[in-house]
Amino acid sequence: MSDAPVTLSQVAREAGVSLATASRAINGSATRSVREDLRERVLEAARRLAYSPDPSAQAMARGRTTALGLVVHDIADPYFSTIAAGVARAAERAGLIVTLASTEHSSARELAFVELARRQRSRAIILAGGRLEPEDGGASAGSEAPAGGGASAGGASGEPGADGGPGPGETGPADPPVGADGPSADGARPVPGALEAALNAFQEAGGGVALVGQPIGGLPVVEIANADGAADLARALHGLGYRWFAVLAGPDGHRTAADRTAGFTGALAELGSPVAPDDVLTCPFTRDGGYSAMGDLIKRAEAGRLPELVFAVNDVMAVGAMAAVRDAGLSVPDDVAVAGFDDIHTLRDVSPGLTTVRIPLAEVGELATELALGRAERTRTTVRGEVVLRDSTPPRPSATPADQS
Amino acid sequence: MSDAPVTLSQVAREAGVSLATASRAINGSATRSVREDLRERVLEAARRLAYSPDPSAQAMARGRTTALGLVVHDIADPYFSTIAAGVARAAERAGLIVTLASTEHSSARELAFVELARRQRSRAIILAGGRLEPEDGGASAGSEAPAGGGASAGGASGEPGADGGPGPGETGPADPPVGADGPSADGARPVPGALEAALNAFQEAGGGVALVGQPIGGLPVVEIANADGAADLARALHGLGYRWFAVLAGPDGHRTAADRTAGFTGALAELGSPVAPDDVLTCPFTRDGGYSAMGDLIKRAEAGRLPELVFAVNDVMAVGAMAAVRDAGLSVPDDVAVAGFDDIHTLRDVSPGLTTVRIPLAEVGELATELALGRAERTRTTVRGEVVLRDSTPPRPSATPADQS
DNA sequence: CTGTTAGCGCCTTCAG
DNA sequence: CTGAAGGCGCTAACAG
Repeated sequence: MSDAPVTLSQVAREAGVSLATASRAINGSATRSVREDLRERVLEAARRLAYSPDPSAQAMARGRTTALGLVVHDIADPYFSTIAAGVARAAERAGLIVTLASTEHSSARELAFVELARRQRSRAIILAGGRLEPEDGGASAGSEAPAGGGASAGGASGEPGADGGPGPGETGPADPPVGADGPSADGARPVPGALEAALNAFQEAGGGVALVGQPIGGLPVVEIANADGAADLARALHGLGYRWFAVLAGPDGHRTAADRTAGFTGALAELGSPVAPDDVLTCPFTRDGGYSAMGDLIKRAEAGRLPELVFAVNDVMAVGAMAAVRDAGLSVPDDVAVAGFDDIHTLRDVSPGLTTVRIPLAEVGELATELALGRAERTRTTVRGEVVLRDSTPPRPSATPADQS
Repeated sequence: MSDAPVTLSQVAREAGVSLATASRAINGSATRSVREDLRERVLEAARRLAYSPDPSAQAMARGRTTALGLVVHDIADPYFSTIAAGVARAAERAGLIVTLASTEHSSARELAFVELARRQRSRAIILAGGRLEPEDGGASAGSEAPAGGGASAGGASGEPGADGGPGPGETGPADPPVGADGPSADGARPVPGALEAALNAFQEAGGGVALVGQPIGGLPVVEIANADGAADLARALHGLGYRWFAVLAGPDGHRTAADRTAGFTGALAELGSPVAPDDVLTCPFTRDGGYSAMGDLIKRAEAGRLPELVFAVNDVMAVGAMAAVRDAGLSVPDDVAVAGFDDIHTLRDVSPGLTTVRIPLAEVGELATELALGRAERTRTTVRGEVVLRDSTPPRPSATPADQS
């Protein structure tokens, strides 16, 4: 029962052929075929011995792994875990092993993982996560202007070394080597552009790359139509009769947040219901961020009135905002309507149902995988969301009948 | 900029030492030291060249990878993604790369991944997920009775070859070999006990194993005190004055579900408020399962009355149940109180707040990692939950004052 | 303490 | 079309 790993040469011997032939029979070598009966014999022997190739050995011989790197900001976040599910599915289909990295929002870790992937010669890498502006100027518009500012360099430099000491256990002593827990973790100061450089290097080394969210340089990307989705949402809401909006806009420099905010306010401006600058609140991209920003809004409103509708740039924030409303003894949607973005599946049943923009996150993950593997036609795809109206934004009684699709 | 991977020998040359010395200096070999100045020189050279070891090569040479396999039922499920976050954190601390497998509930895939991990010589593997009874009899009680059944042969045999054609891109042609997308995917009929056997084989081959949830055989496990947690919950609820309970009990044969159900009903029986068999409803372990079971309950109750409180064996089901209540035009908690289990973070803000049993899922993931790495004292840990009372289960007016802690 | 020498398992030119 | 011979980058006995 405790069988030592079966090697290819064993299979070869068992089949009565040479190692080379066995190899060719099993992986269908590029430089053509093996006689049918031999191939049969080999396959049969492989099956009998329950042979399965050693990925490491293959990787060494071929100079390329069978691994697909997936790096996300936080795998516990439903946004990312849904994307991960899509990636996992597509990767399995492609016969790849996915290696997961959850950076916990540290751009230093993110960089380290990209470099690790290169070193490890991963087949491809997928980077999902809200790039911060300072990373690089290369938006879709003018690719100049590094867009200075943006003091928040992120958690950065995260725990240099981190050592990870041997620990009490009886695991082998030789554990984390010098630079183990993050290759060149030392040189990992979040230099602007470092990530792009690392990604380019990875690509030049023959790896596939796909970004999810916003582009970096000219790298392949599955873009999410954040601005368009938010604009659609704004129009729908306007159509329901809302006229006074506030936006919980996420942190400065967060591109996804900024795009959603811009799309929303832009569309409203066009409709003649511009959002006042004061009604655009900066806050963390999290549940707590939504909660506290909404709290501020309510506090501020104690003198006057509350906006009719608050748009939080993601569902998790929106749910936090709804909690703040409740905690203040007010009601959604009676005192204030709330809308979000993403349509996180786990939040489908919050009450009242949250109006939002549905992004097919799992598909996004699958798409990104195809892209990274070079199996897609284009090198750039945009996924457009779909407005989903629910009870958190009922039609306003005073609504002028308008389009509502 | 497009630097080909730096090898150890380059570092050695740069530092003016032999390959072996460089290796020793960098990984701190078991058979002790290197002179301080030489080590310095090597490290310095490594840094200058931005060297970082090739995991595949190391794996080959050492006969052991630096990979930690994590297999979950569905990474999109918040329960698993939270555990995954803990695993990711602990793994990084230990300098390990985590390879993720989302089985989408196919036990054939689960088995295939365990075998892959063995073949790949992963350092350790963590299996999270509700084992189904039929897997094996080896609970804590009698370890006999293979408990046959288990017809679902799963997707199995998945697309032999899968070819994955060269594709348009410039990715290498040689792609998934014959048995690539799942080692011995052929022999993967969900034979009862096969998983345990595979796990044992993996362990005997020197890999670390940790289960999350329920034990299999005598393998290391982080158990979750499902029965105790549910019993605590039952007592707390009873203390609040509830007397008539129903349970959305999950599917037959699902151990986690069964344990929670048993703990809950057992405690109530002791308290003199036994749950009637009719009030224990079998249903899928999902949101929709909770929704439809609650729907049944409501339908059935149209003649008579509804139970005072419905306990769904996990939060996601509970949320589905709440949705069903709302959709029936009823209210939680006015018409019926609802409680869940897990305390999924993303659901913290549902309204009314859901009473539940908090399981520190991320910690569970970290613990499992320690365990799998042999860094824990014991080989078996139990994580106990904590009852969290929220608005979905307010005290009953007619309550007899009782303990409530 | 350091350097030399074999491989780990597999793929891939080279001959045959 | 098949077999024999190198080598991928690194570690782990062996000498020196």
